[in-house]
Amino acid sequence: MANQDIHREWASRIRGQEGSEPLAESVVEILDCAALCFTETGFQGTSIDDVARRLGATKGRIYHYFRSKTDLFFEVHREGMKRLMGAVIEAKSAGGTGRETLQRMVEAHALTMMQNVAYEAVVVQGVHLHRLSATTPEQRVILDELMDVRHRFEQMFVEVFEAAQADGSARQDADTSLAVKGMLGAVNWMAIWYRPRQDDSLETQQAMARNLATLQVEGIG
Amino acid sequence: MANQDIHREWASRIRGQEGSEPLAESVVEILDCAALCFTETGFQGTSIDDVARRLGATKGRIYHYFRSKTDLFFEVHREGMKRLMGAVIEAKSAGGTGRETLQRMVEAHALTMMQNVAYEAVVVQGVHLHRLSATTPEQRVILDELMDVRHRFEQMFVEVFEAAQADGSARQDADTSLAVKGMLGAVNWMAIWYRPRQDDSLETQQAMARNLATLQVEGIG
DNA sequence: GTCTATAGGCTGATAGAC
DNA sequence: GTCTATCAGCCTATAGAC
Repeated sequence: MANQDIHREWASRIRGQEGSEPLAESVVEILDCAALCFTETGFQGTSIDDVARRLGATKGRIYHYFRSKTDLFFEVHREGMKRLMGAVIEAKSAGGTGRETLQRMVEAHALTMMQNVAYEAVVVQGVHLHRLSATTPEQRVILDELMDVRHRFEQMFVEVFEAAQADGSARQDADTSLAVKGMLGAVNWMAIWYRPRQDDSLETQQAMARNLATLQVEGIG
Repeated sequence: MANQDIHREWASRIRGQEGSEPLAESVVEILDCAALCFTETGFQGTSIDDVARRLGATKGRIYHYFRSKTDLFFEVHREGMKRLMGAVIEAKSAGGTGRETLQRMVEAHALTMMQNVAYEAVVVQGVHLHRLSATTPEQRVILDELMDVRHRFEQMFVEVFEAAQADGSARQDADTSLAVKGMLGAVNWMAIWYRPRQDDSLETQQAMARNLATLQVEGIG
């Protein structure tokens, strides 16, 4: 079962244990097309036939790998979160003052958003996951898990912010939760306006990520 | 025709000319219910029957006032933008340095988001308006108009930012467009996480808006 | 102005051939 | 593993009674 493989891989990745088998090529192809469709027309606006058409196939292929449209959406979301988590965890582990670490995390977050717009736009949509009215018990388990990762993702930023307050590199009077929601909002919003251009080199993207992160951490003054 | 009335009122409001007739009570009732439904379950996820049920009526009533579901969505979006525009234009007109003005605008934006979550969540969804594949020529006109307001809204912030750079109250090296997209993202994101609570007094909301605006303008250091 | 009834189209999911 | 065929349900929009 493809779902379970992905689940296992992702779960171990979060725990910091690498070394799970990569996704099968056929699954990745489907996920890529699904991510694009969901990004362009939303969950309810995308039909399985749309995804199949983009894939150059029919829905038989998709239903062979995914039990339902909801499951498909979940897997795209999961993959998007995996990439975000991986990038931010790495940025967090490099050391420096709390504020420096926070800036690196925001920058990594922003760069990952740009390099995976389709997947991350689905993650942003997924904020409204309750909308999907996940009904089956299995889906509810996956849903709870996804919400949990979202929460832990945000919490990582809060912790580092508090560390920054403790080491004197961030203002003491700030509401850390609100500040983090603001920063993450500024970055997540990229999923809505940013679309890669032909002339977007890696350097361009890195520069944008750095600029945005600096503005969020240092302000405009 | 209700649509046209609303259109006229809104258009004159944007031009700064008040004094158009207020919306009919029956229309407001429908818009309120529609805003809640669209916010909770999205455009495609909301059926006209859902809105009617919330309204305590049947869809006959809704189709009497709105030609289509898309038109209904447009009107909610329009009303949401009207409220945002009104608040930010007022904040912009008060004077002070560019940076002070900008902070007041962000604060007003944030407060309006909190006080009209349902409408503003629809506005945020509307960023993907092309998804609705507005087909009729009339709808395309409305769509173009809405996109235009969005653009002018953002442009107001860019102008004030540049004024702040000119009067020395903002850093010269900042990419104004990116900075504004960041700030607006931080505030727009409220539509996703903020939901009013019982104990949310006006003072509480104002304090949150002020905190968020300060963090966005001054940074965390 | 609001309701009921219904037409007509699309979509998620399944069954079974190859 | 992939495709074709198909069903059953839901949803937009309209027509016409009251």
